[in-house]
Amino acid sequence: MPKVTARTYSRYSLEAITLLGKLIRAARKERKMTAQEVADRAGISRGLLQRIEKGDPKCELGATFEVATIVGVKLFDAEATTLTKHIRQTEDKLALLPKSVRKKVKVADDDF
Amino acid sequence: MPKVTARTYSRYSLEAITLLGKLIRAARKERKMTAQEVADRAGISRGLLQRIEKGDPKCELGATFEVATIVGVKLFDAEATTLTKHIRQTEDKLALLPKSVRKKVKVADDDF
DNA sequence: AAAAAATGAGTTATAAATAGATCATAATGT
DNA sequence: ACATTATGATCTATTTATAACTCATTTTTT
Repeated sequence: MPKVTARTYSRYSLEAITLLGKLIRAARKERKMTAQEVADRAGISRGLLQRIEKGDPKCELGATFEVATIVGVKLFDAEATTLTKHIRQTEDKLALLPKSVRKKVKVADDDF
Repeated sequence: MPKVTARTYSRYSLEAITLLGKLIRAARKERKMTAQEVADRAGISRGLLQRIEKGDPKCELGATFEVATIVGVKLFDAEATTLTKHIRQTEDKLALLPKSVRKKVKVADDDF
């Protein structure tokens, strides 16, 4: 017996994935693109595209985002350049926490 | 020779994935959760969480969304119930196209 | 109405991701 | 300063997704 671990997903996650798949499919149809066309442009098989549109959680994150991009579904409704800014901002935000988020600050250590 | 196909990703896709990873990491830090904690709750290995936060495109879509949900990063900033509505709406929208989206409409078909 | 194209579904071989170790280093707590 | 815990990185066995078929059905085109 192979040992089936079976992964579980929260309702929200599954719904989000399902919605993403449906949005992709709707966008593809609107642009009158065939499944094969999109699959080719994304560099994936038609079968995988089917699973992505169906909302299968076990797909590559990259393949899914790539397809979404191709048919015009923006995950963060922003240009790539804008995304870069967001990334930087997030990095900065992240840089503030690391050095111990001090549960109980006593005095002003050495900041500023 | 194994035959390396190597998948390619658009700049936007990669940036979106990177941003998502950083948002997840920032959210996890803010909530003072350890990588192991989040990994356990998501039912994945710590190593996979590392890759997700790093923005590796070759991760399971489901695992990534699950982690995002756990640390509080909403992909569609909406409740699960709201998502269901969106899904229905998208389905309806999709139901309109299927039957041939008529490339060259001659007369007013049946829209409003 | 017939022909052509697209889709949905299922199968299999193969490539790849994942879990689960281990270890070094860094961060945190006491 | 020391002990503890978290993290980053790398390795291997195994599970798993993926590409590439095939075929039935549906949709579209002519």
